[in-house]
Amino acid sequence: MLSMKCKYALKALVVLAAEGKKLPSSAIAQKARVPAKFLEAILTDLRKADALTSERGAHGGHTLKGAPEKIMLGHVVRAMDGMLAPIPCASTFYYKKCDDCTDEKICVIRHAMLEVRNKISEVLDGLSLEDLLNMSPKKKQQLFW
Amino acid sequence: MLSMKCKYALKALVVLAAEGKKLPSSAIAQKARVPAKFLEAILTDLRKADALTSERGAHGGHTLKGAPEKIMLGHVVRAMDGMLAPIPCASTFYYKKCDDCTDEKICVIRHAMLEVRNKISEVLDGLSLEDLLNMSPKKKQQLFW
DNA sequence: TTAATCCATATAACTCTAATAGGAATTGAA
DNA sequence: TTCAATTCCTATTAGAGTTATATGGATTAA
Ligand code: FES
Ligand code: FES
Repeated sequence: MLSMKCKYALKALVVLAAEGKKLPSSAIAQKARVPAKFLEAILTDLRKADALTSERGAHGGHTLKGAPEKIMLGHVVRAMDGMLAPIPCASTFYYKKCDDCTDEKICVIRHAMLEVRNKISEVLDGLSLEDLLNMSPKKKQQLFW
Repeated sequence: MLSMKCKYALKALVVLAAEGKKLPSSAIAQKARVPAKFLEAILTDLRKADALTSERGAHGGHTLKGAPEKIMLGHVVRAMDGMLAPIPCASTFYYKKCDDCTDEKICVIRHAMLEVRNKISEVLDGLSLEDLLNMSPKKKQQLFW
């Protein structure tokens, strides 16, 4: 399950990608329709995840770090929610052993969930912010949701 | 994320499929390495999900309902954890509208997550308990994990 | 100096998870 | 009839995670 935090993060990044310029968090919150104070915390996490840069003070704001086609959904989702895999033993970035399984190599549950995690990764690590923008049929009006 | 409950449910069903006969919950708990009392509740849910039948009293127990190749992982996961989709608006069985989106049809987040949900469904609705059994290289010894 | 803005910390309400506990009801067999 | 095995039902619990809100400090440009 994608958390609201992660969904808001994606929306914030799409707004930044669409505008292509520095925006204060209040403007992002308004355009993305996200609770303003919650968004502040999210933007901090996105900065730590290297997805954007922030400038403080008057006329400060947040700018996308790098081109929209370089920022992948998988990276954002991992930074917000952790692993893509349905189960820790099937995760590559957040691997953790299963206490209730004795032999990981033969575990049929793990094998099945590895297939799932690979499919999820194929989609999310293959989609960039630019791809998201191009999904919108109403690009000009900036109505993305 | 797959809950422990769901993982235990899958393990219980794999045990039942492998043994191919009626088993009391205590025996399932032992073979599946699952907390016995927790398993009781899980078995009740699996019965409600039509995955097995239960007989009470002495010599009672639980029996797989239907052939192992007919019971799909997707069905089990949905019964235990709910939707497969990462987000409610992208779910077919557990659909729910997004409060923070005005137009679902153009929502780029939803479009991306629909792709994810379809891939997950392809895997989990395409794998049966029988398939899980066949994934094990040590079929004879019944070591599945 | 002021206003805008990011940043850090604390907190709160709520829900979900992963169980455990105790006992009632059912059944087959001695 | 009694016993033991077993499912079934209800309640409880401790801890974690989610989704925020509140307050105020630090930084910056005009
Ligand atoms: S090793 Fe993770 S489910 Fe078996
Ligand atoms: S409609 Fe669900 S994320 Fe936009």
